[in-house]
Amino acid sequence: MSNKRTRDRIVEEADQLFYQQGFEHTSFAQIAEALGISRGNFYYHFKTKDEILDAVINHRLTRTHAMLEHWEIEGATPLDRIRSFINILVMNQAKIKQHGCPVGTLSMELTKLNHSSREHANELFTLFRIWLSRQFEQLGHHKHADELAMHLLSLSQGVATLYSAFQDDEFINHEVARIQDWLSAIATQTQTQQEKL
Amino acid sequence: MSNKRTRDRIVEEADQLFYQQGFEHTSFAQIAEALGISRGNFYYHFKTKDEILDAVINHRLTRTHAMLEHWEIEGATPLDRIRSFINILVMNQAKIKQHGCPVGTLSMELTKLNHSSREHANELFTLFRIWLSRQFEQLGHHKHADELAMHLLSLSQGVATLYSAFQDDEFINHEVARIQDWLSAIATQTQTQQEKL
DNA sequence: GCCGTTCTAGGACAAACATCCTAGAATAAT
DNA sequence: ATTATTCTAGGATGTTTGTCCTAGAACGGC
Repeated sequence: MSNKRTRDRIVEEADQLFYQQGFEHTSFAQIAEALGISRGNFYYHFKTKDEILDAVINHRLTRTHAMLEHWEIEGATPLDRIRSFINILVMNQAKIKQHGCPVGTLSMELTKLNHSSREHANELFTLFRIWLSRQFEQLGHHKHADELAMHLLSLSQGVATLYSAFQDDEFINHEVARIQDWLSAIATQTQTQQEKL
Repeated sequence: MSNKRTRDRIVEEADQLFYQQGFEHTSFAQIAEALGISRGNFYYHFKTKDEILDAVINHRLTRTHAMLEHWEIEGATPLDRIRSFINILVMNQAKIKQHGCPVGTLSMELTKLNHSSREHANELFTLFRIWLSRQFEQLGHHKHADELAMHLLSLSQGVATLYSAFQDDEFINHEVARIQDWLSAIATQTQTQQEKL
C-alpha cells in the first residue's frame, strides 16, 4: 500500500508549504514538484484543493491533540503543563520567526479568503483553548478558567505576530519570561485563595 | 486634474479590498469593477500590482501618522494618549471582528508571500512602536519605554487575532479592560517611583 | 498466471490573472 | 483654435491556475 504513503506525503508537504507560503499562494504544481509526483496523481488522492486543505487541518488537529495528551502525561502539575504550552514559543522560535504561528496565520488567511474551512481551521484554536481551560481549572481557577485560557492564547498570538514582524530575539525572550511570570502569579494567587478557605 | 482623483480612488479602493480580502486575493479586475473604470486605465496610474501595494502602504502610513499626531494634540497626558491607542480595539471593533488588524494581517501576508514590500508594511508597526515608546518615556519609563511599547503592541495584536477567530464580544471587552488596567498600574508604578526620589 | 482494483503519468482544458498595446477622448498650453 | 499632454477604454497576450481525462503501470486475490 504505497497509497497511504503517497497520500500522507502529499498532506505533509502541503502542511509545510501552506505554513511557509500560505494556502492560496501554494499551487498544486509546487507540491507535486516538491514530491516528485505528477499533477495527475494528485487528483487521484484529492479531488479539489479544498480537500487537501481539510486533510492538512485534520492532520494538524491530530498532531496537536497528540501533543496536548503528551503534555498531560508528562507534566506533573497543571502549572507544568501550562508551562509546556508557553514553551512552544521557545521550541518553535526559528519557525515562528520566519512564518508566524501556524494556527493564527491560517485562521487569518482563511478569514480573508472567506473560505468554507475557516471554522474547521479554528478548531485548532479551540483545541488549545479547551485544554488550557482544563489546566486552569485544575489550578483552582474554576470560575475564570476559560477566560485565562483565552488570555494566554491571546498573549502568545501577539508575541508570535510581532516576533515574526520585527524578528527581535530579545523581544520574544522577554515576553516569554513575562508570560511565565504572569502564570506564576496566577498560581500563587490560587494558593492564597485556597489557604483562606 | 481628475488624475489625482482617479489615482486616489484606486488607492482607497485597493486599501479597503486588500484589508478585506488580502493583497494576493484581490485582483485588478475587482478593483476596476468596484470603481467603474477599465483595467487599461489602471495601467496608466500604476505599472504593476506591487506599485499599488506600495501606494496603499504609503496611504496607510500617512493616515496613521495623522492619527497619532491628532492623539498627541488631543490627549492631555501621555496616559490619555496611550488610552487612545488601546481604544482602537473598541473603535474599530466591527472591522477587526471581520478582518483582523490591518497592520498585522498585511505584515503576515507579505511575510508568507516573501514580498519585497514586507519591510515597507512593517513601518506601520514601527510608527506605532516609536509613538508609544515616546508616550511611555513621557510617563516616566525612560528605561523600558520601548519594551513597554512592544508589549502593548503585542497585547493588541493578540486580542485582534483571537477576536477575529472566535468573534466573542465578551472576550474583547474583557481584554480591553484588562489592558487599560495594566496601563493604569504602569502609571501609578511610575508615580510611586517618582515619589521615592 | 489471469483479472480487477489501485495507483501513476502526463496531456488537454477553460478560467483567471497581471500585463501590454493601440486608439481615441478629454484637457491644458500656447 | 491648434497642438501637446494627460487620461481612459477595451481588446490582445502569455502565463499560471485548478481541474479533468485517458491510458498504462503496479499490485492484489484467486
